[in-house]
Amino acid sequence: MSVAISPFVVERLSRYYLYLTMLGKKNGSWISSKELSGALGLTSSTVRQDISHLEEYNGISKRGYNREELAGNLRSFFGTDKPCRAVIVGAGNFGRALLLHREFHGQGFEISAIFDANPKIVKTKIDKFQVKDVKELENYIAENNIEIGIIAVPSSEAQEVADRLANAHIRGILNLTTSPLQVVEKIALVDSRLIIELFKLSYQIRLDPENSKKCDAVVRGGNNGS
Amino acid sequence: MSVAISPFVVERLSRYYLYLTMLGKKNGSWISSKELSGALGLTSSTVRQDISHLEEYNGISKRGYNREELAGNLRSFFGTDKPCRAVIVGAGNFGRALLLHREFHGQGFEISAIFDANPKIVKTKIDKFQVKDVKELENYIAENNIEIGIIAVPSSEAQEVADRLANAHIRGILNLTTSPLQVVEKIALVDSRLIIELFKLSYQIRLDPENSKKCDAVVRGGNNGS
DNA sequence: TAGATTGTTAATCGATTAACAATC
DNA sequence: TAGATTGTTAATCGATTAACAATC
Repeated sequence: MSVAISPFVVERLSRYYLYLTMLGKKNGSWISSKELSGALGLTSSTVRQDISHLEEYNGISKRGYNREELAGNLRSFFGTDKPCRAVIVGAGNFGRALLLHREFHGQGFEISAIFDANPKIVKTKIDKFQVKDVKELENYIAENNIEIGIIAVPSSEAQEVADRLANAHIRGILNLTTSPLQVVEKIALVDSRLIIELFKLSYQIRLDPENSKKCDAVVRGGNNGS
Repeated sequence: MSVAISPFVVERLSRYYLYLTMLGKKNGSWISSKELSGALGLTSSTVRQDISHLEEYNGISKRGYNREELAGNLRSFFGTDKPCRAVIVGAGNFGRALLLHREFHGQGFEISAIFDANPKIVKTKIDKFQVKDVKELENYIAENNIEIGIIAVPSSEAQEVADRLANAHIRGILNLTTSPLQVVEKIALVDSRLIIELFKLSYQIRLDPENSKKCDAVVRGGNNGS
């Protein structure tokens, strides 16, 4: 336990988990490191070594890993076997979209409230949620045992919201704005960076002349587009 | 030109660019590698080496980099000095949110249409856009010189949409679904992975006991939460 | 001028991969 | 049994950092 695992490994473990989720119950109940690596564009060696970072793992020669068991071990690893409560700050387009997105809930993330600063938006309803005033943020977090704050306000207000979340002793922040945030070390922080993915795409597209020479019909696993 | 640059470097270069954008015209017109690295939680060495990958760069001893010039060089590097046309497939919550999000447009990405398969949604209006039938996708891409396709449909339909985009010779795909995609090598692919960021957060939060021992008030730059 | 900061080379660090004994 | 696949060690590869001469 707790020799910090590299973020690269954590990211790939998430992908394995999502892939297993997607497979559902189709096509048998076992999966080998070779199948997983093939589907995700990795080497089987990487897959086996990543999985060996889990506290429990239990591959079987000639069969591979039991899919349900592996999925369960991954859930414990991420802590998503127990529900994790989150709030969204910012009821603009992104905030609303996240709130209405059912998939997060299915993966153990409970969005329990949405906040906004705009008096015209506060108290309006989105689905079954009533938008709360951001003034209530600190109290709400303390009283409802909220672990994660999702920042979906305009970039210019992101740091201020981060500071408020920090004061309220939030444990983790998901930053959806393009603004880089400063937070105390003990708060976990990840950035979502849609615009960064677009920059990467734009760069890769311009590189293409090289690539298209190489090959036309080779299929690549759905990874982060290396 | 075109010794492929590592995705790590490309990602950091995006961050530099966004940071410069955020600074705007405040606080002088020069920035040193030390300032940039401090703001983003990196070493100045990394910053200088990353910048040296640009075709043009022009740091000056004792002053650093001219902010406007550096931003311009980064734009040429990413190709976002010329507008890049994109379409969104899927007019659900995420698709709509992206369409309405002004920031992408400001960065050179023109969303020129949104598509959906649901006859109840097709032809409805979102802002000034009329949702188009996904049947028109291939024609539209060919006729309007679309370079990027953004997939915002339910995960189960993601691969099918990717295949159609590929047939229409799209150059790049941004995948917003949790489904890993298979595409021919010459199409650039990046995944957005909001749910993966949530898994990372959840993992980090559970690690916290260790971290909180270490330090309480150390401020960290807003990077990807290593 | 003296000192700060670049650009770049070489060293270090860590992530990925190869290899293989164990085992089902 | 023979062959496939794991778990793990050691080798390789590549990303990051340190160091420093050049220079403004």
